[in-house]
Amino acid sequence: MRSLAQRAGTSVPSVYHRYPDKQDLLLRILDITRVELHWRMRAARDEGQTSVDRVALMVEALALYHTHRRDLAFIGVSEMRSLVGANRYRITKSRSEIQRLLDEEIAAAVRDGYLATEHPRDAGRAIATMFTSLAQWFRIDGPSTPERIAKEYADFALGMLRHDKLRAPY
Amino acid sequence: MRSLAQRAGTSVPSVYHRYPDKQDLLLRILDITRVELHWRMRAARDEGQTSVDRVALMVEALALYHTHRRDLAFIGVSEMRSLVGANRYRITKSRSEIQRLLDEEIAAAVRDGYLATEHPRDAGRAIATMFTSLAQWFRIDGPSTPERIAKEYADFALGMLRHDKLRAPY
Amino acid sequence: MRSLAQRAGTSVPSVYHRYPDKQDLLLRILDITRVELHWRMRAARDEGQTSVDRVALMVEALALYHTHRRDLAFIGVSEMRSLVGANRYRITKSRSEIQRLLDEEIAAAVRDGYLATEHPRDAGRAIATMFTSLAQWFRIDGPSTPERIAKEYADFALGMLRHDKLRAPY
Amino acid sequence: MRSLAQRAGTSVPSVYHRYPDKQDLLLRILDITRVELHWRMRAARDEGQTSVDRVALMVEALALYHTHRRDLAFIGVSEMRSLVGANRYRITKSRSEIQRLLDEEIAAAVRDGYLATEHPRDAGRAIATMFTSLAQWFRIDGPSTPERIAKEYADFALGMLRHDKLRAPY
DNA sequence: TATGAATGAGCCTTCATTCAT
DNA sequence: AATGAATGAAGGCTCATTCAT
Repeated sequence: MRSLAQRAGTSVPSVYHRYPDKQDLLLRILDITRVELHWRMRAARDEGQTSVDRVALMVEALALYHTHRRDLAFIGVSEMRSLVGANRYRITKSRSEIQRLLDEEIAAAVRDGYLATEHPRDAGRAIATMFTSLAQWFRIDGPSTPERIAKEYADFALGMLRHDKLRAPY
Repeated sequence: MRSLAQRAGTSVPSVYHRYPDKQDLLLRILDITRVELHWRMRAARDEGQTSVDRVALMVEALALYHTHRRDLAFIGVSEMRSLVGANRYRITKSRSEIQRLLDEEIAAAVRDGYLATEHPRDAGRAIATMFTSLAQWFRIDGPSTPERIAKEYADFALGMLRHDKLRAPY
Repeated sequence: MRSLAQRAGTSVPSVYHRYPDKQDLLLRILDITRVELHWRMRAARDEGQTSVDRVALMVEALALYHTHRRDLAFIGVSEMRSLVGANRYRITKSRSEIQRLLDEEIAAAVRDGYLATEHPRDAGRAIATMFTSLAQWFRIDGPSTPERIAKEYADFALGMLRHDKLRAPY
Repeated sequence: MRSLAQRAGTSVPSVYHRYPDKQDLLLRILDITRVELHWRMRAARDEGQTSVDRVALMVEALALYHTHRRDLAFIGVSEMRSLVGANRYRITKSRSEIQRLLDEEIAAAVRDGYLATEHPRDAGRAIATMFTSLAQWFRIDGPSTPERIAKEYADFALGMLRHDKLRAPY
């Protein structure tokens, strides 16, 4: 709290003037970013014409979130352990919700014949996970852009989800 | 350190008798698991007949490591931030090394025509990342086995790496 | 100060607008009750016909004060320690004054032959002290009344002060 | 805690090495003195030949406690408010117990005809209260001794409890 | 006059580490 | 080798008080 206050150019009691305690402060940060991510995910889904389209757009939304909101996304991943009790449950539930949004569309795309995978649930989790390292290596002023990364990751995800007869044995 | 000593059934000074400080203790833990992972990765690589085979086996090795050594792998992911200075550098270098082993084989497989991806580096990172959530949901006494998970993830990885003309447009 | 302001239905700075600081606020509270007690004690004394009568009436006044002004009397006892320097001296002097008023009349009653005690000073202090627990157990809406309590305590005090030859040995 | 540690010639963490927290430290202090007072009270009671004798001896015990253990007795009176929850209940119960020991013997002495008072309960409370100021004015190196004070207070108490026909009207 | 915001000082507590036996 | 005791440094939080509007 001390260093946080200093970084914010204020005093510790001033921080406490606005937030009851450290836990709540963290919760608010995570809540804000969660709300944004939910919003982005739903918007992505609603924008897609077909189920596979929706999967791709949602994956792109995840990538855009992890690159544009790099710092907050990182906090979301690394500091979630610090939440306790109801707060932890709340954020955990939010994560499950995001996962569910993705899984539902993957299932639909499989049903519709766009995708073929024998383990859609595990694949869904692997996909939702692969962004977490983005926060560590992606730089907004680096060689690539969030949009390009988003396209790449969408390709990665769709590739993962096409386990079919066309694939040559290895 | 107190709870750690208690869990180990000894006293705090006894821990200090064997390890100079907490940082070193963590470093040793991470080192041990790193050494094992390196060993597994090289063994996997050396076992493969073709480059694509080697990629698949290395991915399997990563999955086996994250499931069989679940706790240690989790510590490796979550506590690495606590390392400072040279210690951090050492572990970071080790991670890069693992990444390099994987990337090299992916590149070879692309060169050999087994795989086709426009962004092998990013794909390599995405692949190396997707295991990290395994520590959270995989249970050794759950419905699946490390070996089955390993096969699945190998499929996921190879799927990601075949971005080719065969793929239907979406 | 925060909770005090809230209870008073105003803001903290508003309290500071009227009182320079917490110490002064407490001092005023104690002063007000002290003034009232002084007034009650003198009125009681002036009302008595004989010296022993005056002692009884003063004891009644103390009892009435501790029951009717229960909260303030309790603050007077429990918060006096918080005063420092001149403020503390002032309140201490006020207590001594009350004690002196009582002691003088006790001495007179002894001189006049109404009372007989070998240790009038100590008895005076014991009498002035025995009310302090009233604030803890007396309830204005309880079974007894301040007036009844006052009569009882006057009896207690006079009993204490008649250590004489009439008393059977125990 | 800081000043306490300093007065004890040690550091704050050393205090925490022996006591879990401030509340517990206070509880122990009060407990120790409470146990001693209980012991003194029971010993006093068991030593008396008659009921009135027992009352006198118990009052003496209270006086000796408040003079010999002046500091601890003062803490007992002034810091009890700081206890919370079960701790507070425990000490409150202990005080009630002391009061009960005294009240029982007063009732017996009244029953046996040694004493006569119309309000034995209130008198019992007044008696138990009158010692509290001793901690403030009594000095072990002063003109009087704990034993002399004890005799005086026993006289005071017995005087309070003989409200009878012998008493001249005031 | 009144008040939301700000803050220096301090409080209780914990932690990694060391000392002494 | 092993451990009870000790401690400097820091951490979260609160409080009386003041500033700025």
